[in-house]
Amino acid sequence: MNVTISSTSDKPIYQQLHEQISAQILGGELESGYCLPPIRQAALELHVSVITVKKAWEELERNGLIHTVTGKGCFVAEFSPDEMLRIRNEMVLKQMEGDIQYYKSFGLTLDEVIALLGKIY
Amino acid sequence: MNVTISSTSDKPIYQQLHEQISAQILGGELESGYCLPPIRQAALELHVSVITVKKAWEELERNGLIHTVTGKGCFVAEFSPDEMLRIRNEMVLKQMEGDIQYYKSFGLTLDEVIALLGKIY
Amino acid sequence: MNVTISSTSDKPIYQQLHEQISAQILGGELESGYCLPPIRQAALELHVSVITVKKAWEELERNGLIHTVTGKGCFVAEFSPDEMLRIRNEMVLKQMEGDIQYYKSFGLTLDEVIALLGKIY
Amino acid sequence: MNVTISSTSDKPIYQQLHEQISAQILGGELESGYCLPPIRQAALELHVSVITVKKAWEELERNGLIHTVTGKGCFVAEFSPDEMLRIRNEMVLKQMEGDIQYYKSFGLTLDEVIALLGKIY
DNA sequence: GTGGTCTAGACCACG
DNA sequence: GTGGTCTAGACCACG
Repeated sequence: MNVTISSTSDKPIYQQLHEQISAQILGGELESGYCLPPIRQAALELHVSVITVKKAWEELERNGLIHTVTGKGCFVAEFSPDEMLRIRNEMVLKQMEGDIQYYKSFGLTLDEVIALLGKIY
Repeated sequence: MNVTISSTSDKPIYQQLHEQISAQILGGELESGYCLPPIRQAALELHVSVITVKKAWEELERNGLIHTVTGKGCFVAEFSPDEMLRIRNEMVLKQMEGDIQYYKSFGLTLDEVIALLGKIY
Repeated sequence: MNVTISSTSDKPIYQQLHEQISAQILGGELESGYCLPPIRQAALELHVSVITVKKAWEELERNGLIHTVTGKGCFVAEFSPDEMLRIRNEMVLKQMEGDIQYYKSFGLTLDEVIALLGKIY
Repeated sequence: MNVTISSTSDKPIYQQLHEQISAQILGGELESGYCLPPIRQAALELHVSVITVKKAWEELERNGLIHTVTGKGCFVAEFSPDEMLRIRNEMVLKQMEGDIQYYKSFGLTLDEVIALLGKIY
């Protein structure tokens, strides 16, 4: 578990957790079959409530990224590299739609956005 | 006042208001010196609370986009086209930093981001 | 709110709540735009925790049956009779798949199932 | 022992075991007098806990499908084809009552249920 | 006043 | 020991 919780962020903790674990799974850092730490242990380590961890894990399961076995633990799901890429792009595109809406409201063209991105990526 | 409030959006109303007016000022739709409607009138028109409008106007003032003259009203600030562009890019870059952090957490390269943007912009 | 919670049932409370409200919406008992009682009030009435109600409402929202407006309340979503029928059948079919699996494991044919259903429906 | 355990299913393992053996007995696959494997051997074969197998066997005994002879083993009970059919229908009807309650809560008529069943059986 | 989030602690089923 | 559910109570943002 290599996760950082920011209490100053305006994002809820469970969402921070979900995003970071998602990224680690879809980025290949966590392999298929890997067993996440027990939710109670994760809660202790991260100094958050069990329920908060549970909420993050539930969202991971809804997205098909992990697979919970009661009494055993939570395991990273099995998928092919292609599937992984597809799911990753799906998640990123969903976020990107909102980002684009913001840029467009300021009248930015695609070229202007790309130019700005290039400066700070 | 040409503003659309979405109650289904997860963005708070005051932020929707702020973003749209910001975009209109920085996009040249609202000219320097233009007098925004009184908050009570705006609240009535948009069917939102006076507090909500006030919050949005305050944020506009903090960003230097309007200036309030007590007893007179709220006026769009004066700035040169260059200044306008600078402020716009400043606001967009601030948002973009967060967006990029998200993309990077998934291991996306700049080229991948540009490719995805091109698909849906 | 016309809901019955069974504490003897093996179904979790939040699921009982979700199923009953779903059925009421998709059965036309609760009209589009209807405002559900505040979650805290519902919790009091039903003698359950606020979080339990919240969990049920969240699932309703995920399924597109209600629409939450922070600070206002939770409203039954708008959909045409056709849409309502489609969503209803979708939910029922999902449940039915599991039921059928059970019947088939006992070697029952469709005709036998229909015969048994006819006796006790 | 021809049994498949799914760890992804939300059904507890002992119930999966119970259902599958029940179905095999009532479907005639396992004949009267057949001796089920010792629980320790079954547990090994299926990679599940001894407790889990015991729980399933107990449930089978409660339903009169097997009888345990201490020191000898667990044997499939003797019953006539008629009895077998009666027990099977009893078990199926018990399950079906719950299913019907669900369908009815959505306002489905018997004809609608039959129509949906026909589509996916 | 409304929903959103979080906590600490509890009891349960499964294995 | 693992996850699943639930509670009572708290503080916050939005309006």
